[in-house]
Amino acid sequence: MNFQLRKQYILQTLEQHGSVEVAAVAGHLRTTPITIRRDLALLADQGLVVRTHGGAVRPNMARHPIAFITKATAQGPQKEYICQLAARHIAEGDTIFIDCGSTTFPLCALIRHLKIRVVTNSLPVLFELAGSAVQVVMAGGEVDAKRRATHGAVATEHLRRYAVDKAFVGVDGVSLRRGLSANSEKEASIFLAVAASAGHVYLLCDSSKLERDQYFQFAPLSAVGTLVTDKQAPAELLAQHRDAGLAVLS
Amino acid sequence: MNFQLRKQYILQTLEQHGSVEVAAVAGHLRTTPITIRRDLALLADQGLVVRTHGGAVRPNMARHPIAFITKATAQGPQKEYICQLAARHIAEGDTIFIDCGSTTFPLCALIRHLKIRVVTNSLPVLFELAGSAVQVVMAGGEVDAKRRATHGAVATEHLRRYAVDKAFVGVDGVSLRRGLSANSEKEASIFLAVAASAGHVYLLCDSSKLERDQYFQFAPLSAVGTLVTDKQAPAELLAQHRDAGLAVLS
DNA sequence: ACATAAAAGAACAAATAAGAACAAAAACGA
DNA sequence: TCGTTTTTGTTCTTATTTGTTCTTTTATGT
Repeated sequence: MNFQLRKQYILQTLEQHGSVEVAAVAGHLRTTPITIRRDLALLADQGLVVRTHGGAVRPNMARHPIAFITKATAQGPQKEYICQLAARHIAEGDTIFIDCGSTTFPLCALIRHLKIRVVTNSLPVLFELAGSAVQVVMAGGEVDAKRRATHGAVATEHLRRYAVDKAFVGVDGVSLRRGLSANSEKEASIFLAVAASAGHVYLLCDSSKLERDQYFQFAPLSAVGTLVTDKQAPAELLAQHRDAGLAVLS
Repeated sequence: MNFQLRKQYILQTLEQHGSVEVAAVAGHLRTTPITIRRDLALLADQGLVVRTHGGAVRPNMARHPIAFITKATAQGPQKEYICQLAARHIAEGDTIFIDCGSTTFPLCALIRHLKIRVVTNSLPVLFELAGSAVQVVMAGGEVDAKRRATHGAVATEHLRRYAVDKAFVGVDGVSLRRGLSANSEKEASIFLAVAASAGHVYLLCDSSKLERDQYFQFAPLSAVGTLVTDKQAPAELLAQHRDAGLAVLS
């Protein structure tokens, strides 16, 4: 019976009943009160529980993770797959950029344990990676609550100053002829700031976005180093991307 | 019995039970604990398991969201009171700075509905106010997971560029003779950056911190415009602060 | 407000596990 | 087959966790 398992039990009980008692937990887990108290102290340090005399209660403040979970999209599994491909290109010691958006977000789970530095403007990424092995650098600037990211002049200027080894970005649309496009100028300016000084740009893009233009076109295809997409992407199209000079993973 | 087979067994057991123990696996596979520990170390490197003492657990079991709530401290009610006093000085249209720390955090709940701009380096403040009526500006920079805030050269430089109307800051210690002090240079440099261009500095400080010096002294009392504290503060001491030129709320 | 019982905390001791360094065994290629 | 490389085991040291004892703090009833 180690700490992780006790923690599981405590948090689970807390979730169900709203409170736990030291003596009850100690009895149930066949250990002593001091051990449980130490556990609760640790969990309280992380804000996961609030100590009371004789036990602990659930933090009444709304748990914010709920607000920041990725919306389950139709392309959920594809995005996970794409991120798995991309994650293989991340090595210990790297400094990488992770874009905001649902396509790049699953990367977080795959790199939590790596000793790398992650630069991001995404609030969910920040939240997911804060407290992990990863050193997070947040781009400062105005917070766009809808996109859950920082944007604006300060953010782009801030990002321009970081020369990341690898940038993992998403877009709203890509096409061979018109390059990268987005629904918002904000996204575009973030991309341009990052891409300018990134060693290599990985475009994470599920197949539904291929050959689909959005209204704001902001960069040629050549700004991208590697296109990472899923198995549904037509082989012929991928070959054309390779001809255009991109590396392609799928 | 090679590594691949042990790995299969370990991951399978992990999938079924959520956790494994070194001794149990070693016994079952007729090998020694050190071998299993080496296996687990390898698997942990790949993020497939999370080590515990005596075994390992599934990664998703160990992963816990960092709850961005303030830990309930002994001075909880005092801090709420202090923030209520401070909130009366915030008017629609203001641009204010909110410091990281448990003293200033309760301010968020009191200003959610106001049309103001909040500049902050605090992650809890960011998450509390994201999506509210408030326009949030986050200071960019390295994320300090322990303090749940951004810090560092970039953050201070970023903050220096905002001229906020009012800055609401906390400190670890204040005294008449030695001024403001902190436990960390990080906190200090944030204060100095903000205070330099703030219209008015409100120091939120519960009475337990009055006349208590911390090791790093970083600013004179005159850097503060208004001291906001609680009812427990000795009247005589507050009078002395007034003599020193500060406005005092309690 | 005071007394009392329960719980928390500090300090120390014991048990258990992890890690380092080196030796032995097995696998592999020439 | 021999030498080399990789894997596994042994021994010893170090670190972590847990439990015990005692003191201090906190909650609750009178």
